[in-house]
Amino acid sequence: MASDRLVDLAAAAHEAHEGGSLPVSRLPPAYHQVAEQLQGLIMRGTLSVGERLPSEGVLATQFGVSRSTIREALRGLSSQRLVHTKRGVNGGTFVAEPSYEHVQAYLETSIGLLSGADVVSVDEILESRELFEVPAARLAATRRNDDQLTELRATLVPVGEADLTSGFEGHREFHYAILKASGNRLLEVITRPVFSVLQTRFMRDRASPNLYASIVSDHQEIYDAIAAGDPEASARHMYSHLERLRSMYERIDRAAYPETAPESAAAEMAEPPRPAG
Amino acid sequence: MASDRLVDLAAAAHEAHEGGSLPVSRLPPAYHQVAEQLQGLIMRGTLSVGERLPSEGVLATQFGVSRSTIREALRGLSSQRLVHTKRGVNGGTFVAEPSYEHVQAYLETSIGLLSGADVVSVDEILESRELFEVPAARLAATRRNDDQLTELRATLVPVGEADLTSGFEGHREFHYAILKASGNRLLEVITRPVFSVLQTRFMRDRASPNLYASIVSDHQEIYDAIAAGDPEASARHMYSHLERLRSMYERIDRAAYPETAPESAAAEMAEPPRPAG
DNA sequence: CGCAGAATAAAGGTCAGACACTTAGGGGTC
DNA sequence: GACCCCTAAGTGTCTGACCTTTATTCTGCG
Repeated sequence: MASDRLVDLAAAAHEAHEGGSLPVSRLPPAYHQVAEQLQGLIMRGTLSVGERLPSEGVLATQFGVSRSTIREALRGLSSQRLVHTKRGVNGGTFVAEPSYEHVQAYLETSIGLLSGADVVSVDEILESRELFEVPAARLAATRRNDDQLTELRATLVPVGEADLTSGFEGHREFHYAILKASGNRLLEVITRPVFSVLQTRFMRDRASPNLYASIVSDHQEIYDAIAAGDPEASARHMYSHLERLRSMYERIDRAAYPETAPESAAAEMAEPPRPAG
Repeated sequence: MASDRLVDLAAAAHEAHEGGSLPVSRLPPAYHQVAEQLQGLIMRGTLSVGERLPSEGVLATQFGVSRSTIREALRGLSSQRLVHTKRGVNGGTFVAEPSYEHVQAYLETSIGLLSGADVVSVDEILESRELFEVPAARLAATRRNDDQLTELRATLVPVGEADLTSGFEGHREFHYAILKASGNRLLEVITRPVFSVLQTRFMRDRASPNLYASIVSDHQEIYDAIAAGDPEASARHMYSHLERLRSMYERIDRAAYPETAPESAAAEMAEPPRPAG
């Protein structure tokens, strides 16, 4: 079958790698080497999406290591979502198809950690969010189709009904719907985690119901502009919405971490949408 | 010492998790459960950066599983860069400090895979790049310090000296330097992989030397605007530079994959920098 | 003849125990 | 005091066994 061409993955990974066999010492662990070689085969397309790798036992003999070593390598790859495994007959390890949710999930934890360790500041995250979401709104105004518009409308919580839960979720779904309607999946996949990190850092539990009332009316304005197909109005309203949120986040942040002086020259530079006309 | 508070990580991970012990079946593998629990402890900050986890043997008894299972869990965490491992006396597994390069590397491989599998289109990547780099240039114009300006100038390859190698590297370093000068590390960490994916997909080997000549003169214009501290001119020149590159990428792409009809309405919608004034 | 249920087997999941390798630090020799 | 060896803690690797899961195959009954 198709997999005959690859009876020996270890051999396939080794092409053009000869040379004196003096082991220079300080080699990385075997599981790491195996993982790297397999990752190379996947990235180079030698192993294609959905293809099944040889069983662990076979890989072990091919690479000349024990099955435990192979398994450790495979665990690494599978937690990077490069492969996934199935048990039972016809089970095995398969090259995973790259999916988008995975990237999002990883980005969310990473940005969360970077922010938690103050490798990136809240100012930078807030600024990035504006950088991403304002253009997204502009794109959505001209690209959204009717379904997306309906979806967007569905996230608008009627003023007065906005309690903490529905406000929180509505806010999230509204922004996600705009990203989706922007028609750029890469922008979407990158921006969602940025939004999400801010939400979990600030909103859940710390927001007040009347805050959501003001958010809801902002959303309504943005929605109207997108429904009207007016890119500049959409961008402008999204911009002021985000600016309002930004100052609110900063207030919350100062209250929670009063010691760290925010170097907030950042606020000035965000892209104000160019005047329509 | 400080780690006495956490003699038993398994216990720490289990708080508020009681209930009838009827095993409802279909549990995920043990290594996965262990990995999730440890990841939770790290994300929640119960285990702080740099802290050392108990040795594999101790973890095994704490979680009530074998050492191999613990090791497989740890391999997963370490390939997500949540922990890293040191051999020898005083070795062990430590909570890794979130680093930036890791996120970049992961994003680069992920976006590369997503693009290779056509989950995101080249159009979307090109558009995202403009969405990110045009604001970056605008920010750089007002935020760059003198060192960054010097660094930026160093990447300008004199016209005439631009061969394939120096052109390729100069191009990359120029754009990276602008991202750095933008002063937003999150924007930088996200945009670098986007740039990098495009570079490896199109440039290396496929570009011509006289292409780099035109790139170099674009760079010069952008540099001058940033040196002059003019944000709108910087954005405008970056925009036209990227537009030029975009049409070139699209030409290469059509030549390489003539079958796939590019739905290139995308080009219209990218943010043209607002007119200065 | 057909379908339900049992047996099969291939593959991953887990375990126990052993030994090798790495490396910081202690201790001994000159 | 400088150098080297030794020690010990911990990770890295191996072996080989057994368990669990699950698609398929076989069996037997209606």
